[in-house]
Amino acid sequence: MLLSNNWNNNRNGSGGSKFGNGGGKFGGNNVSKFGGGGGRFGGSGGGFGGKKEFGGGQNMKRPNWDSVSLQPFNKDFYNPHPSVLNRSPYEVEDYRNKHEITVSGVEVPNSIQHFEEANFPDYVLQSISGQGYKEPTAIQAQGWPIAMSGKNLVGIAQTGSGKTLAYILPAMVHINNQPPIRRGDGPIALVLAPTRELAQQIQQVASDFGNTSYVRNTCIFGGAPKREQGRDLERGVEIVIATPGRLIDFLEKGTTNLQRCTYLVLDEADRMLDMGFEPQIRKIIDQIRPDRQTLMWSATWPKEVKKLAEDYLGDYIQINIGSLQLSANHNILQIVDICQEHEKENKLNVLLQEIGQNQDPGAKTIIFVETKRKVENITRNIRRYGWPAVCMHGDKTQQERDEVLYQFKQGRASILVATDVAARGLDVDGIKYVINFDYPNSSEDYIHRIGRTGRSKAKGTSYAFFTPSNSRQAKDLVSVLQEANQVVNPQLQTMADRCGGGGGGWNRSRFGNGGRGGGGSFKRGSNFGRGGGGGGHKRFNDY
DNA sequence: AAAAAAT
Repeated sequence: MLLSNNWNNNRNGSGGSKFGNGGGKFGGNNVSKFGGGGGRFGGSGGGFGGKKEFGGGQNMKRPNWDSVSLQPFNKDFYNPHPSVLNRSPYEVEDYRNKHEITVSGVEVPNSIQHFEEANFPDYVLQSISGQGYKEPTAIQAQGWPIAMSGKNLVGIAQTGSGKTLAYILPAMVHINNQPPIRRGDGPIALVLAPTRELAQQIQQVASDFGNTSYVRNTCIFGGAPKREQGRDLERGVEIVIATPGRLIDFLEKGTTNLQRCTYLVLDEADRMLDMGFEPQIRKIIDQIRPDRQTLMWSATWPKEVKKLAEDYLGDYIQINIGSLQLSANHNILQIVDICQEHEKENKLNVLLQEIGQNQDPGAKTIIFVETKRKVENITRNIRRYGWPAVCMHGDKTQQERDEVLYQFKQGRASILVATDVAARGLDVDGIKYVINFDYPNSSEDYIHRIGRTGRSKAKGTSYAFFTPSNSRQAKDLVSVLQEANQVVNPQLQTMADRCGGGGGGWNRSRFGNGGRGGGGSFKRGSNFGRGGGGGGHKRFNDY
């Protein structure tokens, strides 16, 4: 056994009040403390009802948690390793600085620096080393001790930063500390994600680590037959990973319920809000017992996300990896070509040829296009020129989407043409080039798109065709380029100067700052401001 | 105006 058991003293030392009565168990009676109508949780009550299709909620009443007889929920699995507890504040500070970790909140546990310190049980550690992971990433180093303490957590971090593992492994530990699932029980852990592909990626990670822990999972999403998903739910699973719509469907039908759910993860919360999922998310969370642990992840920290955190997380610890300023991966060479709309097609052909000539055979390319229809057209055109292209967008059946992604991953087709459905979270190895055939609607989207390349320390190149109709975005783009130490196309600079005025509202207005619950203000890296040029921080992968 | 997400 790796785990020593003298943690009990330490825990008492930091005040038993943290966990309520000091006893680990939260029985049904304790729950009422949190529940009740006007409590701190679920304050926004019937916050749904906006959208017709999903709204209503007639079929799904919010449980009265006082009257629901809940299975006990064991929060008493906090097991911090003495070496972490005894680590000097300076060492912790130093580690956080080096990894650009900023934290806010009350009683933030020290970060770990090695897997062994996380105090995961042996079976989890074994699967970690079995998968070939060496060192925890920044988000894991700081996220694990917090998640393992049972506290609520807000993590501002990107996909590819290792955040999936940061919440899945503690989920395993959490689950294994709960009474087993019984007949008719819903899942203990629920992960909500914005897109079907992302949900499936998360499920893959959960399966990789779940097998050794005897933790079952299922992935619930639309576009696929219901039968199998429903069967999984009825049979009983510990983890459900879901996109909101289909899950609500199952909840309304009573196929599953969330009365056993004590570990909730909201992944890419900003994205889910962008996509208008807020009513659905609220509807789902209102089905989950208030004494749960909640972990919310977001790439950005706009006020909508902050509001969600305030409504549903109560007290939480916030961690932020890298600067709060949105910045592109510095491993990517960014090239911006100013042109007219009608020139694009020809330019694409030339570009593909250039790429084709000097690239290694395994290299992959993603081409981002504005609309589904244009995706189809462009794919047809470049295929006519002999390029091995496949395409993906939201009108394709899920089966087609899965198949296309598989072909692209396998390298059977090295070019993927896609709408923004593929802009975020898509984790495919070997993408060398990203071509923004149509410039996206925001710098945020741009950064996410080009982030499909240059993952885990690899180099990548991005191209963007930038037309006069995009000129409103010129200024923002220039700051992104400057921040990443890129050469700025003089024509782009001219456009940015001409379209001065307000310039790039998103990044000022959309980022609040963290800090909550009397724990001092959010500590910022030295590069926090909108400084151009100098920044040495890497947002996406300094791991 | 477009994209994503339940049927």
